[in-house]
Amino acid sequence: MPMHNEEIARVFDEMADLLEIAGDNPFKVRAYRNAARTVRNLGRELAEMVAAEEDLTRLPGIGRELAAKIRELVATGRLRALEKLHRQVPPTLEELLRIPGLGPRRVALLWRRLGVRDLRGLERALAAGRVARLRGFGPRTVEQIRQSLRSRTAVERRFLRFDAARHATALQRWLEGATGVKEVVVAGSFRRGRETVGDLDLLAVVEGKSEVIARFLAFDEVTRVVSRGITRATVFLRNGLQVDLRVVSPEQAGAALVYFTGSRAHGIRLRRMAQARGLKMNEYGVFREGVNLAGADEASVYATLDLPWIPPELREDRGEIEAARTGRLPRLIEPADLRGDLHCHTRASDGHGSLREMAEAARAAGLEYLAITDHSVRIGVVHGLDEERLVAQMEVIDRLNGELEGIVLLKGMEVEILEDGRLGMPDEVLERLEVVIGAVHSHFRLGRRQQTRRLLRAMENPHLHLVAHPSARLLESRPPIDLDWRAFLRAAAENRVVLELDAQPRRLDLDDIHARQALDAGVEIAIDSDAHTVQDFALLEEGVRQARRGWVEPDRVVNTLPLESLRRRLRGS
DNA sequence: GCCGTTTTCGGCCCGACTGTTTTCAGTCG
Repeated sequence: MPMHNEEIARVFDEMADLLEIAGDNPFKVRAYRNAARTVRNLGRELAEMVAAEEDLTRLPGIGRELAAKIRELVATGRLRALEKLHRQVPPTLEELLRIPGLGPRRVALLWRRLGVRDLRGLERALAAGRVARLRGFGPRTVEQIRQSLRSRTAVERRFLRFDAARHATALQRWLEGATGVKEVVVAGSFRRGRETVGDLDLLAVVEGKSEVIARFLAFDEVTRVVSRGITRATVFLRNGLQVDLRVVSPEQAGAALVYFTGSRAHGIRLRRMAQARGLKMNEYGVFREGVNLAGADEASVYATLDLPWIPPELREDRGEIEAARTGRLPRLIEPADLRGDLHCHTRASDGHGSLREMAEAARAAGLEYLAITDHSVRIGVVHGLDEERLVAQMEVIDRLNGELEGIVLLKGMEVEILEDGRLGMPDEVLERLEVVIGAVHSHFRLGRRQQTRRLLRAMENPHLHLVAHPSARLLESRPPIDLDWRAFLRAAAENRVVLELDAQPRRLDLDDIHARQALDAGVEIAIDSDAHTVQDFALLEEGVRQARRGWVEPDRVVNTLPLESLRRRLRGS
């Protein structure tokens, strides 16, 4: 069982946590965390790089020692240094760090002085009143720990960006009603367009005095105030979403926006660059010997480092700073670049609109063409179309195309990719369609070899144009299928199969990293709504955002093509 | 443990808020 990057990153994070509790050199701890981040963001599998005997020390934050540890992990699946650490520090202490208010110093104290090793031990120590007697544990801290244990806020929870957006908008509107507020911006991972967010970071740009913090605390969804200050406050909303508000003045707004948009790794890189130039960069501006050089807008902040403005979706320290420095930032795709949508459903299968309703909604959304791709009849999908119903639908589409203006419907189908890689519809039928999408809706848990073989075989079918939502994951509920992505992408490129980026908020599949890998492998992408209702075409924007995170440029997206070019492209494959 | 347009040694991003202190450590983002 080969070791994946995520597991290696987790090992490094665990090393960092335990070293920190053990009181080891804080910079060594940071080195492990940096390495974990590098590994997580890496576009390629370390196991493959090790197999190819590539020089791992060329990766940022990976030196001789950590390169050796990566090789050890890949080769043996174990890390002796971690096992040795486990003999000194109980590994279960890691779970205590997840509790808000407990950091490495306090966890170390609980462990060394009270023998607390895990959550249960902590509960017992609390009940016995032993925690309150420790130095540094006052009544407020003890109460906070008790509450965290009770409400299980210790468990990290992420929210779909799409769901958080509703709260973000409501809060923005509410805060903009406070005196002196010029603008309220949502920063953080939300602004970077991540598919899920852990919290919301709001930035209020305020002129003069303002009651914006008080108004924030009075928002009617607020159930708990964690902290409140002059420039900053943190609350929890009823649904468990944490929201941070920062108050900044207009001349600081750009610096604050850079700072609070992150990512952390991106910000650290910027501040290090600033430092190397004798500058100091923080959320208030960029300074040389106390003199403010920039800060009112983001572009001025980047300019002090001789960098162009970098789109938020790229700010993950995945090469965007190097690209900016050398003038190689991508021209990222925008919603207006999309001319059509190649994936939607009607009442004929599991959708909710008629053919005409879907067509008119797509036209209203600014699209020029729309492929109708109802499900084929097979396992797992309700109301799939059989051959007969499909042929009937094709006739209706022909007739509708004669009546509709400003939108063209394409005849298509979302066909099941069966367990063995065959498609769930005979070739004679598929060859009459303009858009054939293959999709996995069953047998999600096949082993990597079998799953990869299944998709490779499906892509060898000459009638297949696209593979829909390739990983088949559902965010926060179903893990991605186990796939050899390298082989999968190579086969997609060879067979000229387009990979879909499905814009449904729960899917967003391809994800950002795989979208970028697909481009690198020479594979084209389609950004589709997978609409099931007339409202769903608005979701294309979510798909575009994810594509931007994957560095996708419009000329690599087939549904930016004019209709006739698209038809030629699909016939040619 | 990493890293180097000044460095192979001596640095390592930066500030707010809280609680427990009596001048600041710990935590968080």
